Amino acid sequence: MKTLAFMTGLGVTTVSRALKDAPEIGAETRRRVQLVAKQIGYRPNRAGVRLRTGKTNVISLVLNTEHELMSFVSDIIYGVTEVIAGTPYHLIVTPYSRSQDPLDPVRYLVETGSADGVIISRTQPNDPRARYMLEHGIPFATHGRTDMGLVHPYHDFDNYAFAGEAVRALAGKGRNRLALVTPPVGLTYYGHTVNGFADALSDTGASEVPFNTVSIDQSIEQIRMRTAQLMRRKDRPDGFVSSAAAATLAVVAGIEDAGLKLGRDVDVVSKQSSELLHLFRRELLVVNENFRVAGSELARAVLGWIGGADPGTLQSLSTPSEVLPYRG
Amino acid sequence: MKTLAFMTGLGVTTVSRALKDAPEIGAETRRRVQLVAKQIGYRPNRAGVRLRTGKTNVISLVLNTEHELMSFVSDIIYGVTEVIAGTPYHLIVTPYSRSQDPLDPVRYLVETGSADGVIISRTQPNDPRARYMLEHGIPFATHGRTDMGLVHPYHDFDNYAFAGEAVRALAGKGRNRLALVTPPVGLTYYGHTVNGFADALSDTGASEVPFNTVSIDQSIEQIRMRTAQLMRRKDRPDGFVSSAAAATLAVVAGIEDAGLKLGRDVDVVSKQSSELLHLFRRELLVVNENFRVAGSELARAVLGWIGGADPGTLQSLSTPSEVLPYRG
DNA sequence: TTGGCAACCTGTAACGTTTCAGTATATTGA
DNA sequence: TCAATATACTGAAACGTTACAGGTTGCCAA
Repeated sequence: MKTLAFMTGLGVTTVSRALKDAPEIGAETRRRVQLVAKQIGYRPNRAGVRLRTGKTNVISLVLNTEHELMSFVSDIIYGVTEVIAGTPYHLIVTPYSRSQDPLDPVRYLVETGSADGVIISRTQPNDPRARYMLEHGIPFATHGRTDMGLVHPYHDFDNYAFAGEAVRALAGKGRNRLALVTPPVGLTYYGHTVNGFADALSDTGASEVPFNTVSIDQSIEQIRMRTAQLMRRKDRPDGFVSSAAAATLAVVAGIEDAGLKLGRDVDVVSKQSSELLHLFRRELLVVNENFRVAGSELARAVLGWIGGADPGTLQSLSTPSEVLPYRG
Repeated sequence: MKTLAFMTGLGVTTVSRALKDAPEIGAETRRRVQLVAKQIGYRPNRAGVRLRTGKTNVISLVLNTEHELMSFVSDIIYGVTEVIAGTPYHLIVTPYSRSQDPLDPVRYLVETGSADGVIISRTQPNDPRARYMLEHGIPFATHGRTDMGLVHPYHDFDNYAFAGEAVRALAGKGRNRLALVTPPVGLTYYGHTVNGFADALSDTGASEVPFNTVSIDQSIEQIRMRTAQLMRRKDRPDGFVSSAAAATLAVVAGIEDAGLKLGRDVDVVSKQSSELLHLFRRELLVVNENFRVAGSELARAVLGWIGGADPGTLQSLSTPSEVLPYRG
């Protein structure tokens, strides 16, 4: 910037103001400075700005490096980068592991002022991280809703609707003894899913086959084994609703371990985030959840809050696609 | 730090030096300063350090947000974060898309001095990005090797060995008309894979069924269709070697579209980065590639170079597992 | 006694930016 | 004509850190 000041014959203050379109700079001067800046490829020094203003131009995505389903994470990252490309923002990935308090990374970010905005996932109904960030006034968005009576930006997939549609699709195929492979217990969307499932059961008159011990963050082997066990009982379900593609692979394996056939003895409706399940078994019924869109929405929400928008207007819910059968 | 200076009754300079174990500081003073620093939870201000020293404490992972296979990316990220946890480094993700010159993001990072080290993937034999970074003296590591006669840190999976082992495994099952689903043309490991495949064909006396138009970065539908076409010809292959799990799903679908059966009419050896293929079809033969390890190795390499190690010593090659059949 | 030297500590400046509190010049109103 | 005011610009200070170039003190040898 000193170079710019020298080249234009102005003071650094004037240059600084001219570059950010301050009102008290003459129109011609402004244009001249901006032209020269473009010419020599001036880029504001991030450290200088950050030191002076406290603005980091950084968004942090806080991830659990053990639980998070893999494909899901890269999609979110891509979605976020799509939105922040063309802004001065950088994306930093802040990890935490099972052994740590999930609040740790958030506290670190806030205490060191390392980010202007934060995105968290694995959101809980009563989420200490959201509460903490609200208290400390740092803009954030959650992937998934909370339920604390506090308002903040979020993006969520409508898992209540998903579970409901899934049950109705199964009922439509004459299935009426249904089991649910739930999201991780404790996360908000566990509740949404379970409620959607239960309400649709009432509507359709189908009944639930308890399968409570199984959730999608268990290991493939676990899920497979428990499914096989369940399917060998005489009161076995004739339909499954699965909240994640990886779990669905395990469920199907378990079904087949028990000597049963998908589409004949049992139907399975599953969420998926990439179009792979139909390659796996054509008989599967799928609902698509687009995590790239989620990433974009979350980024937009945080940037919006940073930009001064009302947090209450930065909430979005993504509606599930229909339940889709295979189409060759 | 000013606070620390006040509390200890020392000058800021002394505090600064005491904290970084400079030799001209008395042992007791050093301990005293460090104790107080711990007590009040002092954290160096990144902007201050960066402005003064130019050190960003940032590693940038440069990603193609269109090509990169999804699951692969999150594994690498997790691997990287594992290594930089416990260092002062932050990981930033720098994206670029198909439309851009892959050199763009690298040039940006270097010109703005936004990172102390860079990790790139989709490495080419003659890679302008590696050349550029060498010229500009910024530490980096490549996922995959180059072939320019220039020495730099890398981590690579031994795809020559993979393709060779795959061919030998197929030959061992009596398969002798083999097709290869190649890596993306132009990347270094394309050549490694093709050579490993060709050399092992010679060794075993098997022959190649040309399938050159198909590589793993094509769409699922494309691969599936071309595979089905190929399998309907009378000179069809009886074995496939596939460089990626997603492509393998498509290949198997194509095989079945043509009315053939895996394990009877044809065998397929595939790389995979998570243990899912055997849930898909038990008849598949798999070789595991661990991208989390790749991420860790890459991070270690960059940090090593930043730390002054000889780039030539920061190269690693990961040996493929055996070719594994399904074991219930 | 004194000069030299080691051990330990310190003030100031600088990194690049923005903000505060101006200054100089031109313009306006009476 | 003169004061008041608007317009266009500017220097200095500050953000937190480190490096440079010292400054004191105490000890030892001559």
